[in-house]
Amino acid sequence: MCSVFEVLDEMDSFQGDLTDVVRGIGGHVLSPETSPPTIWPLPPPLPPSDPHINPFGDPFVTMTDPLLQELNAVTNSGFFPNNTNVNNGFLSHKVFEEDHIKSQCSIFPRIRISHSNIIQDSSPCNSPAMSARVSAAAAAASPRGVINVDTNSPRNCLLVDGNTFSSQIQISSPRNLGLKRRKSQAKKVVCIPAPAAMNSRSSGEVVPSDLWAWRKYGQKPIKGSPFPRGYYRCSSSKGCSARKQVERSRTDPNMLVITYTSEHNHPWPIQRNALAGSTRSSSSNLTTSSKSSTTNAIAIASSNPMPSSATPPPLAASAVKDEQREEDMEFENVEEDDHNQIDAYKPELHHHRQPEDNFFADLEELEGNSLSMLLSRGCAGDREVKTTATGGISDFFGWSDDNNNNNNNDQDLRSL
DNA sequence: CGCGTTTGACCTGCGC
DNA sequence: GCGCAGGTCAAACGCG
Repeated sequence: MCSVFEVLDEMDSFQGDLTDVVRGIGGHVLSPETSPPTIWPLPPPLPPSDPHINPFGDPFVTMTDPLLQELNAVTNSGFFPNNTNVNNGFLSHKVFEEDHIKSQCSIFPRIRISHSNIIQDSSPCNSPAMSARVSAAAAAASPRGVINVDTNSPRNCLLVDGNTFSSQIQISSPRNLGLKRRKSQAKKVVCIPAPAAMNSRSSGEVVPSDLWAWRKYGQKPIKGSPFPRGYYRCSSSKGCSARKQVERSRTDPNMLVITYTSEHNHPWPIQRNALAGSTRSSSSNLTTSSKSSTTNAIAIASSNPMPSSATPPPLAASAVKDEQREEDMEFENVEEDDHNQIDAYKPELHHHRQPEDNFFADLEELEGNSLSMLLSRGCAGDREVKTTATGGISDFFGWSDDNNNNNNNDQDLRSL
């Protein structure tokens, strides 16, 4: 399976980022250059609509995560007995998140939360749904603002105010932020399970859909990888510089690595099909042949960088990573801004919903369904889990793995 | 006709 | 400076 490290390794732009990763121990997050260990509590929630929260459009900084809350409820209610294997290996989500290096969040100069998806592990830590969702929201989910790493746990479970997650908190030193990158560009990396081959393009590549319309402008074979990398740019709005790269993980072909670069200069498309005809195949047959990268499918809650005016939908993708411009990694500035950034990084909880986005309210509803999907399909060795949720994870990404899901999928679309 | 993908050529950053 | 590899461009073509 695709690990954080593997993903990072695949991304040239991240090289060297993990050289000084350490793990938090005993409730402390360790910085390799700080001894004794530095305690880095999560900052309190940000006030809503702060334009400085999210200059790179990181959807996760301000994201409300209803699914996580549901997960918390699920775990707290003992939904998964300790001996219940809810991991069938399908939902192998790896999540990692990286703070904005300088501009806003240097209180956590580099933080990644990864989740090991350990098949056959019965620990609730390894609920796939948990793995899927806890990452970006883990910090935000802690009302007390503290993430503890329980090193007594066999899995180094992450404790977020009593909820246990199979996680690793990995902090890389800001001292090594000046590592060379191919491009000095903000990036987000999403690692998601690849859809079934039946939905693949003729080229064999499969591209999950999100709310944005993407137009492919190139494809290149990547050295060392049997899979080509597709290059997409946003076609939702002319002049939008947002791009994404889609490739299969060379180490785990079942995983897709999507790298988002640059940012959208326009709001989220209100209508999914705002650009009519942007995707022929999907418009003609959304459910049976999701060949397209664009427009029609259910949002995966793209992690695209986006303008602060735009509110991201909730995240369904499984792994996210931010990258910041290398020139932003100058330490004087970082330290100078630290106290401001403490205030800047205030994960936002449910109390804030952008009123203009009824659309996202719908998406949250969808996310609720997605939880059920995760539980019923991804976790489904457990057949006791009944659900009326629509479709499965493939549908959620705009893929369809069987016709039975098609109607439900269409239903979701209509509801949007 | 408008939008998409495909694909070879070209450009550019990076390592040696 | 050179070569390699990744990223982008743009012409050609397909589809509805």
